[in-house]
Amino acid sequence: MDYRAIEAKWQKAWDEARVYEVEPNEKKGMLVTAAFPYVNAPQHMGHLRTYGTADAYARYKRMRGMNVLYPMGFHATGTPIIAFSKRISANDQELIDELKTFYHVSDENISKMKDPVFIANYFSNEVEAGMKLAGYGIDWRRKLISIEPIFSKLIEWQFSKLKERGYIVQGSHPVGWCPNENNAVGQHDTKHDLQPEIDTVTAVKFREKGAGTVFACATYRPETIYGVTNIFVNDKISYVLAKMGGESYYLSKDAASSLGYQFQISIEKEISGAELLGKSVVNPANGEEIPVFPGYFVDGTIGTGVVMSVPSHAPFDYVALERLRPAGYDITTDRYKKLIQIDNPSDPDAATAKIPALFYLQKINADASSPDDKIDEATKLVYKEEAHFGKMLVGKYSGMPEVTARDRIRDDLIASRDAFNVYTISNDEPVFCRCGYRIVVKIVDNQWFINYGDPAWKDAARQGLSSLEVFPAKYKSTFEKVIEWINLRAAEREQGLGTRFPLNPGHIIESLSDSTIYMSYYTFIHIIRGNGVAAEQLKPELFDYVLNGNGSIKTASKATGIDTLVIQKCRDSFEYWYGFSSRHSGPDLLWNHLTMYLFNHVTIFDRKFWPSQVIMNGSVNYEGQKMSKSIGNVIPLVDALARYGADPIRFVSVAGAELDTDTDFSADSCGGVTTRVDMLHKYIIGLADMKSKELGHLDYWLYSKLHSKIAAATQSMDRLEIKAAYTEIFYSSINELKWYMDRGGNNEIVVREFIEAVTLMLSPVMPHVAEEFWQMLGKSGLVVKEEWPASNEQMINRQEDTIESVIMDTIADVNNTMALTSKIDVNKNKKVSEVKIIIADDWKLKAYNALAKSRSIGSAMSNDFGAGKAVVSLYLKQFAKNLNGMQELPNIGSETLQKAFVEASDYLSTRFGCKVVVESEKTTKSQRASRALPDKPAIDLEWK
RNA sequence: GCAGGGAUAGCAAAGCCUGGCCAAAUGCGGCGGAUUUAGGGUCCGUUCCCUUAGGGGUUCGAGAGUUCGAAUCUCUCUCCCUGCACCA
Repeated sequence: MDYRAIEAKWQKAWDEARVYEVEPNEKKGMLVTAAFPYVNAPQHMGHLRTYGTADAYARYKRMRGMNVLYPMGFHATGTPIIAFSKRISANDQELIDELKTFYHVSDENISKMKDPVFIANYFSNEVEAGMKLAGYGIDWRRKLISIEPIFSKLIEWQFSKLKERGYIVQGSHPVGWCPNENNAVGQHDTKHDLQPEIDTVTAVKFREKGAGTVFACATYRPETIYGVTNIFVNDKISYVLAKMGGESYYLSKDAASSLGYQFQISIEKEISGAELLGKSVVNPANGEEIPVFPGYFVDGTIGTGVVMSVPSHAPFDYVALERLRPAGYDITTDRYKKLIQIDNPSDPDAATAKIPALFYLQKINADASSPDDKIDEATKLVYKEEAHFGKMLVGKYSGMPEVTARDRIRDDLIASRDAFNVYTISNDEPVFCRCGYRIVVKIVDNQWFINYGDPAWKDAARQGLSSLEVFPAKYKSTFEKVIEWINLRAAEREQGLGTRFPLNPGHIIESLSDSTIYMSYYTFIHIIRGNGVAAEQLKPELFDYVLNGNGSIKTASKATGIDTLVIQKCRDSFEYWYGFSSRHSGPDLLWNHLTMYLFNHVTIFDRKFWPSQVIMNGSVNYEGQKMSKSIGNVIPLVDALARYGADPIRFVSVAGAELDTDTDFSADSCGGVTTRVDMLHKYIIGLADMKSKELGHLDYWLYSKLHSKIAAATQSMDRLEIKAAYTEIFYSSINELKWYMDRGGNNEIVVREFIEAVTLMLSPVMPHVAEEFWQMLGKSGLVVKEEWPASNEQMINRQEDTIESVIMDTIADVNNTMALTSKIDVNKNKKVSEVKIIIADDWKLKAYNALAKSRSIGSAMSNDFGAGKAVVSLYLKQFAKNLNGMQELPNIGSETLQKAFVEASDYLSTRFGCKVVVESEKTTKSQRASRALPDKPAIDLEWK
């Protein structure tokens, strides 16, 4: 099969027939959308999953009688493309090499990529071309890109609606920040793509005895303040005296500069850490006076550069004090206060430990001389155990679980102005911007948010969810959780491509917030373009009318200068398509995009236009591994298409695994598909040598398989169980056809009908191959325009199924028996010369079914089966072990079964390589005849 | 830490909701054989253990329970994965 040739051929045929350019008609409309791709790279195999699944589903629904629209757009807003262009401008060799060798981008185009808009256009064209090569049934007239002016008009309208409803609010919040480039940084802005994690720590104020200058100790565990024996500064680094919020602080020099992004700080003078030693400070919790000691482990770049020492519960503090003891910094261990009681059922010793820090150090065989990572391990262990099992022993919240007390004590300290919160980057390792500077936390003031925490809005979202079909269904509960959890979300950004934020035109609308209702645009954007409407004409009145039915056509027309007929067409189109919409994406987008999509829809649109379905699919692995640049196994889609052919790739990535699991793409899995396509191809060619004739058992069997297959596949497809559907449609069909032919089946009309139905069902996933087959089958139209086959229940014949499976089982039994008996000494040097197959008498079936029904040998025996009581009783006894497991068998008479075996005897004879004789239990002379069961003929082998 | 998902034969994966037709689909891989037989491809058989007539034994992360009967239901434990935001 020359995939490239048939792909080109049928893609051209589809284009010419404009089969995917759809308009409203008398059928029910359905809009299938997939999250539009971000165009900072060409697409790779991984993209295929979502777009391929959406395409297959769209094609399936079309065949099921719906008028389906599958449009596509491109996402280019936000910062990654900007970052990309900066790297090109900076002549980043790594990126340039990747583009050249991997994606085959020309030097000329690379040089143009200093311009971010060029990047967006270049890659959106690439992606579009790839999607066309993959054969997606997309209505390209409706293509949009999120940085074009008419897109912005919709987004501006959307934000005006959110503002009207009071969902746009202002506040301050912390962000990861590069002090060099002066902007917020996310994961893709950092070295090694680390996500800067922001955490809050409590800075507790220990005031210097006499002077009142503050040592602010940053801590995750304010509840341990009752056990502070001293505080630590690093005597090897620089500190400053600084004014902050009306008080004077000693802070490490580094901390003072990074905290400057969170607080107003003015530095008064620089001093060395050593100068701070010997001072004494007051513990705000209990008024105790404690000394300032040198702490070798204090990192000036973390927190405030000052830490409090709780040797009883913090292994680092314990170790530091042990090490300081010889230098004369001596605090006797009887002053170490145990603050938290641990009652860990699996470790009773923890409860009696006097100094938990020491206890856990010893538990992992560490002591004061151990390396830092060992002490770190002990620290984590203490934290974990105390959080799990700890109860407070001292202070106001004595008796309370440690974690609860922690929050109360922190709140109390803050209320009494003895502490304040500090944000910190909490990653295990320092996070650096791509420019090389270390990331700090900045508090951004007057930041605009979308308030997804609004209770009324959340309620509406819950209602939206209740009428939403979620596939796979298990994600519905996740969806509920996310609705609960989602809260304020920044709506604007300083940098990036996109739509200007109306309330602060110097900023850009945050790039996930501008992609929550754009799907509605697909329903009419081609009408706007087709009528030469300019972006400036897209006034709110237009969207009010088209999307909400508010106002009137006249006012909309007057405000925009657009013809009333055009506006009406837009409104009609929107109403037609948006009544049933299906959204495809990955489950990772549940936590942001999909939930924001739901929230925005329920507040902006009328209920009948709320989302109908959300479908989430897993990703694509390559040869068992996650695709990633670092492994170097990301395959550009265009390369893969050329190598394996579009349909095999589509099949593997879309139908190779169930929706919620990752598919594994490999040369082997593709090869498996292509060899089977070739087999089907051969069978179609073979039709020419067949003739139609009267139907026999085997023909009815194949029909039965076909119709139960159609029923099963249809049900699976309706549930988006694509793998299950295509295992039936593709793999099983081929096995059945093969079996049918091997068994001597050659009835043309049966095979033809079978293959026709299979071809139809194959077309959503392998549309090119299906078209080719359809043509070979002598059909004139396009298969994409055909209907999905219907299952005729009357053709599902359990009798024929059972007869055939009895034959299959018998073959396995004979093989097995031959193998076993060949080991018998008497059979050495002999061969099986004849296989006798003995069909059970009719009474055995009746007796079996009577027993299966009554589950009691006694009551079954009360019937007269026309055989001697003793014989019947002996026969039924063999089932006694498993009475409850018995299932009634279909009513197949001995004669019918015998006839089927006789018809099969030529085939059986070639399988076994010897003569095959079929006899009935009544007339045979075989000693083994009594072993015959209704669904298991007796076997008698003759060795010669 | 918080929240969610998972553990099935060499690997991947279905089955679990609705217990019995489950030694457990399917696909890869392995092994043996065939094909005028280098390899590859294709085809046939086999792939938990035992078995001198189609049989038996032990399995579905571990343990306990419910039931005539558990991969499937309940409880406990162990281990793994994902997400935790302003970022596409």
